[in-house]
Amino acid sequence: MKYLLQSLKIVVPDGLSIKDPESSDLGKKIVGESISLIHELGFESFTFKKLGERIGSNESSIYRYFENKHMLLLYLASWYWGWTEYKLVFFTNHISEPKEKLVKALEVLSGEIFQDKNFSHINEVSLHNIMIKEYSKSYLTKEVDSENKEGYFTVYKRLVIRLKEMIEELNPSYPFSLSLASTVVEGVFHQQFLKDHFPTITDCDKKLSATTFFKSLVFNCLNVTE
Amino acid sequence: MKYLLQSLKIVVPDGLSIKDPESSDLGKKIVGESISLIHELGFESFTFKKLGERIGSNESSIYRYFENKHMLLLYLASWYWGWTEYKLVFFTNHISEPKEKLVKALEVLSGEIFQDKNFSHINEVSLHNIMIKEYSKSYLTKEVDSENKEGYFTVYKRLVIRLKEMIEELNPSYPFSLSLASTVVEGVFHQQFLKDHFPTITDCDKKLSATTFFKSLVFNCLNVTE
DNA sequence: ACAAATATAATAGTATTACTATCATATTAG
DNA sequence: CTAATATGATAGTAATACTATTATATTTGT
Repeated sequence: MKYLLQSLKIVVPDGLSIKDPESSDLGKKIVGESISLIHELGFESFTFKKLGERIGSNESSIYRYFENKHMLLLYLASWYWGWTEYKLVFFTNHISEPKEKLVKALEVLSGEIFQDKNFSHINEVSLHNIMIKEYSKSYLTKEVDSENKEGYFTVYKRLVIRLKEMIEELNPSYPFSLSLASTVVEGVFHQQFLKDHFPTITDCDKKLSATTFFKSLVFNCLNVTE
Repeated sequence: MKYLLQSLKIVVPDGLSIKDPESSDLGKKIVGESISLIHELGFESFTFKKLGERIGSNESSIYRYFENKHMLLLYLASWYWGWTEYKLVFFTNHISEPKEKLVKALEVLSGEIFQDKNFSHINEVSLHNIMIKEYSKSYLTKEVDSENKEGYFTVYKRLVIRLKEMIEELNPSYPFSLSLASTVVEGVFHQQFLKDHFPTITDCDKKLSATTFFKSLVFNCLNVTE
């Protein structure tokens, strides 16, 4: 994306970080480098100690920003969904025709990811890659209900609901708009994962994109010709 | 399910366990009680030490059956998919009409789970519950490609392919049968999770089942009236 | 410019985890 | 009835996931 908006900040729910990482250089380095280190090691092997070594800083300093690595993952995920929501609104807001709007929405959600110059400390391409592999670990926990009450998943849920509204606008009589929306948002990650690791159980590859599949899926469900 | 088949054994890929847990009482206790303990504590907090205490046995004895808890999870998952595949074949094999066959398949995959008396040491209802929360953790790892090469996910992939074949039979010209099948298998777990934890982003609840949603989804995609 | 507040770094310490190794004892099989 | 095998008990290790304390920078307000 072009550098259009000078001072833009993705707002994440309160409580995910002890101290706002965007308020300091160290904070930005923690967030920026955690993405590349989680990508390298996988979330299980990623530790604050290793991150400290990587950024030439101390483990204890990182603990002043995030309670633990789970909270950091929740933060990264909320940032990602906030960023995706912003793209969704940015690229669909001007479109009034419901079908065209939904097409664009599905393209934003399932299309290729590009570096966004508005947020230079975050590599969105890497972040997207770790979301595919790690996002579900952020909610498949024993604490999901209490953390949901704290509002840690609001951005994600809001995005699903935005998609649901676009679905509803196109076909108000379709009775499963919420489930379709949540299936698409989650299914996009899943198909992208399968493409890279279990290619024998997906049709998505270089030729046939996830976008094509999900457009077809959604419009079939809504009885709208593509 | 009724106790129909006396000596039935779900076959899981070789290498998941060091020693076949079905070959001894201790092994069966490890598998049976691990399901209830993972359900209680969540996979992250579950340890072999705690399992040992629970079954009145020693940590070191459990290590003689499974290399670590990840391998145990892979074992449980393969068992679950093997059992699901067996139900799928059992309940659809006699049906020759493609649409009726696919309806039954979707009902088996997304319908309520009942205790299966053929396998008394395993509580399938609990196992299904831990699969919803923990299954994706078994493949969202750094080691997924090497473990896939070892064949640890064959049962899962085979089930998806079976569903794909039923989809194909009903509409051979549908170009995304594999992706649709994998989306359904994964989406079923996801919708069931949302129902319990994020009810605001799913339509599935007591009144409206996941089965209804996925039947509608699949038949819409295949242009078949329900 | 300087004191006070704040941020970061360095070090140490703890309970738990995820094992491995060894040896003892119980059970089963030939 | 001996030998093999399965299980149990205990100990030990490196790493993890922190907490606490103290020291040293850096920033801020006056």
